[in-house]
Amino acid sequence: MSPRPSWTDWQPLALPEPLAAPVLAEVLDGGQSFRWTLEAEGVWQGAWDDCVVRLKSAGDGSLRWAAPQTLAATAPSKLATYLAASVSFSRRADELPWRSDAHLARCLAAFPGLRLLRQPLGETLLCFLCSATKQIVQIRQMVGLLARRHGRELAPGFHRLPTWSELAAVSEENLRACLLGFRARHVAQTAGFLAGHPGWLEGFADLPYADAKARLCELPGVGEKIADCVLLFGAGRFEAFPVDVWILKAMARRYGLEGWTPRQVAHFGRAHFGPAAGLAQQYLFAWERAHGRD
DNA sequence: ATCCAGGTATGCA
DNA sequence: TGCATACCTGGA
Repeated sequence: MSPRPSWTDWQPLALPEPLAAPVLAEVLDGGQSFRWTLEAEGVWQGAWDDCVVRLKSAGDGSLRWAAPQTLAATAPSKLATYLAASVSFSRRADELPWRSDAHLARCLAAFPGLRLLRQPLGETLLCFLCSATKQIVQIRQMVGLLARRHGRELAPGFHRLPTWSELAAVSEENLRACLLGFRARHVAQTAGFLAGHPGWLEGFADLPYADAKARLCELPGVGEKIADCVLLFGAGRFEAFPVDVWILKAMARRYGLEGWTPRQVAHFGRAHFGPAAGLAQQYLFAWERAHGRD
């Protein structure tokens, strides 16, 4: 098969709080990203931006990373950004209303140190455009094909996701060949729009949440849920509260919101959980993934 | 075989 | 504003 890169030794990675192996798994493979695979027991391998790394949690909750030798130089700073290493998520979690919300309290206790990733905005947009009415396994397959067929090779056998300017050069037919189905049209149209509006994706930093979200919703195939995912996982906007069918069911069940629309639930979530509502959403999601049938 | 999947856009009351 | 329906397609 493809030649294997030569990997660095394991290096320490500093985070503000420990991250035990099961919680690391939830962070990397719990629906925020679709680009991580379990390489060996407790060893995750993933790619984003121009990075390829392996990650594992040591017994004490400290993290170790390794990278292909050729990519090792930039890995520490890229990892720090990706894992939002400057953010203390335990502190943000403590700001949530767990003292008066028993369900939230048990979610926090079940996944100590749960983090929100800070992924590249463009990649996040692409991945969540592919996510509409698909299961995680299938989304991983789609973006894996997009990377392999249309993304630059970073190291032997490892490809990055195509940039939007690269995607603009890919036909809708070839996107469909990556199993995107009707999402191929959304990706093609968004690529065309972005090609005609240079810098459009970079103009979000200073916009208020509602404006940034409205702006994202101008893109073909982007509605409220996808916009919230892009803002939360790709822009560090923790007030975003994505409501998918699972969160809709979870909120109905745990908070008595039967019959509420996604938009109503999103509004409730932002009001009830506050400025870190998106972190609460991730905890609720993790809980349902683990205890959904209870 | 038939139905559904981590949504969105569109067309009608 | 609110609700139903189409949109692709692999897998249960």
